[in-house]
Amino acid sequence: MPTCSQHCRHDGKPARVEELADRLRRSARKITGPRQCILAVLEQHAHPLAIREIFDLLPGRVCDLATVYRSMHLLLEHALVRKVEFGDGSARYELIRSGNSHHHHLVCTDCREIVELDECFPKELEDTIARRSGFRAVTHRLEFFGVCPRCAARSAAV
Amino acid sequence: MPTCSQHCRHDGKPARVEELADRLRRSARKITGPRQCILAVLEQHAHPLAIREIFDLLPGRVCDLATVYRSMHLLLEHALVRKVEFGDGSARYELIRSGNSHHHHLVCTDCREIVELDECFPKELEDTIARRSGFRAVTHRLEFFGVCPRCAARSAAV
DNA sequence: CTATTTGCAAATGGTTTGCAGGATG
DNA sequence: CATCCTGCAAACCATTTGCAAATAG
Repeated sequence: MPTCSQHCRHDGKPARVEELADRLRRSARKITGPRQCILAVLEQHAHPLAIREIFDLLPGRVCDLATVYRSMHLLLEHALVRKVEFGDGSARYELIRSGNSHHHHLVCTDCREIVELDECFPKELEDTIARRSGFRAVTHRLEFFGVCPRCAARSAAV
Repeated sequence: MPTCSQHCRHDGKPARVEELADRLRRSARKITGPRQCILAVLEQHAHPLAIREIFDLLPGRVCDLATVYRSMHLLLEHALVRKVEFGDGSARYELIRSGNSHHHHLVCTDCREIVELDECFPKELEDTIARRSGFRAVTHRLEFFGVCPRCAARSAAV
């Protein structure tokens, strides 16, 4: 079974791999090659990636597609990744980096380019919604869509 | 082929059916029984419905499931319905009623109850996002999730 | 050693589609 | 009667799962 170090060149410390190792050890789960590789791929990409993209970015034939799916569930359970959906049929996952709190995305409906945003739905408004509705533990899912400058220029030129 | 009036009891005027008829006539498409029935089902329900739910709510054996899918595409193209996704694997559709502008939903993660909300993402903030990113035609997809009072009470009682 | 993981292939569930027959304008 | 629509069954695609073999601790 190929291991991460066998395939991946880590520029710096694979910080999240240590984090994962810690959490896994505590729950009697194992630190395997595929899991480390997947985490490494996520570390190298700032934007959310689809399972298929992660799989294609894995070096060599590290593991099966099913293993990527299973690993993402594991990472999700252990709160190491966040899942986002842009309504195009496949879920995307991004690493939760330290200090990388809750944020949203702006997606180009044409070329699918993704821009990270700082702006968020106002906390006070969310509190108001919770109060009025009586719902507990209210969270939100918010994504923006539009046409990026490049695609706008291209379609204007036609 | 069963028609709408054969099966559906309309309380008032099927306002949207007229709207649909107009738009269809203009594009040389046909006003069929299944389409009228589907629209009638949507009129009778305030909340977004999944394709399967719409199908099950249709009176008798009006049409095939595939026809419901095809009809929803048609209604979507003609801007008579809005599509929303709550991340549970199936898209939902709701009728765009006159004066029923853009709005969002609060979904109970436990029982899936849906509450319509008036609160929306501040227009100014969206404008700021568009300006800073240079994106055109910026829109957003926003949904809230939480635990409804009933489910909260039930889980507290356990 | 033993429980957890993995590959493989098959199953699943929502959605789409090809095609021949049926209905609408 | 030409065109659009529908039923049916098969295809699709993302995702999940059963099971026996492989592996981490």
